Amino acid sequence: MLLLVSPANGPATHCPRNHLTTLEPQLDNKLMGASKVVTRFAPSPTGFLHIGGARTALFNFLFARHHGGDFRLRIEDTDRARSTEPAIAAILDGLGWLNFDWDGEVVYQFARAARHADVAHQLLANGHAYRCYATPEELEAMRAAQRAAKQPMRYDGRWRDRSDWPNDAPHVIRLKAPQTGSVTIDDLVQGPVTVANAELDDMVLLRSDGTPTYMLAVVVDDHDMGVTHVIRGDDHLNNAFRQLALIRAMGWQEPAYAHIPLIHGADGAKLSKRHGALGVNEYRDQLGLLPEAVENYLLRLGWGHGDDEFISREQAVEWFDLSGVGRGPARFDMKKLESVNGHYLRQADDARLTALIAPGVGAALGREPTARDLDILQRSMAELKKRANNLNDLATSSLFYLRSRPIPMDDAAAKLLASAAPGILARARTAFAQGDDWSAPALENQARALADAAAVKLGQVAQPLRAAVTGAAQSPGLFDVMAMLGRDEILGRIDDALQMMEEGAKP
RNA sequence: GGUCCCUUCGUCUAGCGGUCUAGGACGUCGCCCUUUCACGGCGAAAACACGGGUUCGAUUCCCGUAGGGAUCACCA
Repeated sequence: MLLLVSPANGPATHCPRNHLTTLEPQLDNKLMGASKVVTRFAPSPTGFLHIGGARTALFNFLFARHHGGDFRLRIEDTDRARSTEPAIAAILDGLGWLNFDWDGEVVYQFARAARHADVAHQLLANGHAYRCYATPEELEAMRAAQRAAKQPMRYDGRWRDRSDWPNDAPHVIRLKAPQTGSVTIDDLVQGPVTVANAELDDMVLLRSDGTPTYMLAVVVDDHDMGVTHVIRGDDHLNNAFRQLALIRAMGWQEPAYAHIPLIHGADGAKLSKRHGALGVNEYRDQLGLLPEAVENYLLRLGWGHGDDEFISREQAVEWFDLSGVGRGPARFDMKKLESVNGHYLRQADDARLTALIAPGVGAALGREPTARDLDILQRSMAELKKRANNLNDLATSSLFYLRSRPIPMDDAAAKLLASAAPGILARARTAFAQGDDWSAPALENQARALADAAAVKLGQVAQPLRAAVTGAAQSPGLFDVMAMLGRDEILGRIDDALQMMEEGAKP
């Protein structure tokens, strides 16, 4: 039995579900009689967790939960030059934000290099692998020749059957893969896919410096972790055939495969920075999206359950299956994501939203929001959240409540004031100042009475007032806002507007 | 280029031989609600890539074509 090691000085392993021990999964399965489903998400920390990776993680997570199995996390950090600590931290952070809780400890692939090399040597010993002394230059020349002859570029097996090994010369270890026949993978998403063995060459298992290649590491780790279902991007579909050859050479249990289509940009091309290939952290920090919205959108991208659009985590766990995953690449649509986010925003708890926008509001205000500010925000949230599709807009739209007088006035509001019926604002001010009931219905009645007296529509009174009170031409219900902010503040803001108009009228 | 995969409204999808004059959602447009903007409600335009088969009958099955994608490292 071997241990899955985490580097002692690695990043803090955020481990929400580590109540599960790291008992050898194979043993677990035997004890249970049947094979318990085990999936894994295996990002390489060479960049941040992007949206495609998040979806792969979601599918693995959902599939495992649906079957009551384990969802494991493995960091593929064997590329020492490109793997970074910040990237690892961002991946764990992103997964945590999305609430994709994994089981057991995080497996760091690099830490298992000795185990990988061991497998390569076992293969060497039992004749399923061989030493190849071809130099990189030699291989490059080989490919150049193949290219020139319009032949497929493949390793030609020149060391496959040799044993006249030069002493101490650098060499790699290659898998001695079958050369005839074919392999069929019954992919859970793509269906049966067959490739002739003649199309596959002998892949490198161990580099000349003794380090394992990705192909070796993945297969060994998946096996050791007891992974039963490999769910990953379909850019790995071709790899699956060579990995299967390795699995068979070792006589290991073959996992089921599910290769899910990649996500494309709005223009149908591969997702790039241009159109949404942001790290999931940026979806949170810059776009102001809610994790449940991102999850729901990702789930519906390439998968459907009848006409259902909004699917809760619980329903997703109950309904998710691989056969429902579409086989063509789906395009990323920011508009729809925003719309889904708007839906979840309206569902979200007011206190939660208040807490989420507080930092942004504070930054815009240039001061720490006070308890009173937060109280106003929370009580206004029900109205505010109907008008926003993301947290940024939500924060911005709430600012007018909290700004100190005189509040800034946008162009549309200024225009509203300039074109208001002469004296209407002053008359409204007088009426409000005289009233003794500062409730929304009472304020509205006063405004209506005023409009009737002036023989104008309510809008003629309400719009200039709205400009004075909110500094904008659109806002939540005017009288609710007035009631919320109180008599002194409102009369003060009207006075500010009156003064501004007076100054504007002077030459 | 070789190999492999994919193809329903602009986009995400429902459809798994007849229920399709093809349904839902986003987006777009119109109307309603209304103190503004939203929310909400109602409605409209909008798709089975093309060509052959199979079948009594194809959006659904098969084969081509076109288009798109993935992959061909001592990278993961």
